[in-house]
Amino acid sequence: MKTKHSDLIDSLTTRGYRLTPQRELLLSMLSETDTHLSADTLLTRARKAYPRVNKSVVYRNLELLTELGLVSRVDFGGGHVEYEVHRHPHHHHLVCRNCHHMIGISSDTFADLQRQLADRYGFSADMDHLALFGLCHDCQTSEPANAHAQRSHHPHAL
Amino acid sequence: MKTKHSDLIDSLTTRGYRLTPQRELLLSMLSETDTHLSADTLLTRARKAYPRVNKSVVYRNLELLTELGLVSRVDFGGGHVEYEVHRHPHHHHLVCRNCHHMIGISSDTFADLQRQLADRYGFSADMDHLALFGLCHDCQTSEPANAHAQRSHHPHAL
DNA sequence: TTGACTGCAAAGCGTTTGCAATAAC
DNA sequence: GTTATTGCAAACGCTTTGCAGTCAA
Repeated sequence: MKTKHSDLIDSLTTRGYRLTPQRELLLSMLSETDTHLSADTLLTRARKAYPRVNKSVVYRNLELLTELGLVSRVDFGGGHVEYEVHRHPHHHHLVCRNCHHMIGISSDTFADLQRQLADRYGFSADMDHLALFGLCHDCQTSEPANAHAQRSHHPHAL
Repeated sequence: MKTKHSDLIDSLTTRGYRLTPQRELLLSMLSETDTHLSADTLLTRARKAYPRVNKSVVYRNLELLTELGLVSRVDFGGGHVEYEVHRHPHHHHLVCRNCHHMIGISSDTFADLQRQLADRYGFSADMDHLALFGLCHDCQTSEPANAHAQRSHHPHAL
C-alpha cells in the first residue's frame, strides 16, 4: 500500500495544503493498516516517532483529511469513532455486541437496501462504512455464557 | 397512549423496582411523544414539573429503562443519542445530513438485508432503531445551495 | 518572508461516579 | 425500618478552542 500513501500525499499538496511531518505520519499509519484506528491510538503511535505530537493536531488533521475525502470516519456508536483510509469499494462492519468481534463485509450487500430507500423514500443513503451491531455466529448459541462483566447494574435482578 | 404508560409502570413495579415520581415522569414524557427525546430535553422538561430533578437521575433511569427493554436508545452518530419508548414494530430513521429532516421508516425495508447478513455471515443484526444518514429528496437537487454554515474550515479551499 | 500549521493549556460537552440524605416499600 | 433511589458536586473521557511560536512553501 505504499503507492496509496504517496497518492494521499499528492492529494494533499496538489490542493495547496502543506505537507507536515505530522500529516505524513498520520497518512502512513492509516495507509499501512488494514483496519481503522482511533484518534487516541493514532496519537499514541505517532508519539513513538514524534514524542511532541499533540492531540489537537491529530484531531484537526483527521478532520481535514475526512473533509478532503482521503480518510473515512467510522462511527461505531456509543461515541466510539475510528478512522481509515478511504478505499474502494467501501466496506461495512458487523460488530458483535457480545465478543466484540468485527466482520468486514462488502458494500454489495447493501445495494438492494440503498435502491429501496431511493425508490420508496427518495432518500440517497450514505452507504459509507456503516457499522451494524448484533450477534456473530458463535455468540448466538452462547450469548449469556460468554457475556462479559461490563454491564450488571441491576440492584436485584429478580 | 395512556394505556402504554400504565403498562410501562407495571413493568417496573412487577420487577421489583420502585415507582418514584422521577421515573413516572420520564415514562410519561416518553410515552406521550411520538418521537425520541435526548437526555437533556428530558431533564429540561422534567424540571418544569420537578425543578430539583437531577441529570444523574435522568441518566441512571434511562439506562435502567433501556436495560429493562422499556425504552430504546437511538444512536444518531456523532455522540448524539436519543430515547424513545420501545414500540412494535420497530422503525428506523433516515436523517438528512443537509437539512436534518428525519424520516421514520418501517423495519420491513430491512428484512432482506437482515436475512442476507444471516445467510452469508451467520450474523444476527440488531435491527432496532437504526439511523442512516444521507440526503433527502429535496436536498439531492439543491445540496450546496442549502448547505448550512456549520463546516467551513478550509483555509484556502482552492 | 509569511501565514498555514503546530504545541500547549484550558475549556467544552455529554455522561458517570461517590456519597450522604431521602423516601418508597 | 430497610435499602433503593435521589440530589449534589466533582470527575470523567473525548473533543474543541484560542493563542503565541514555528516552519513549509
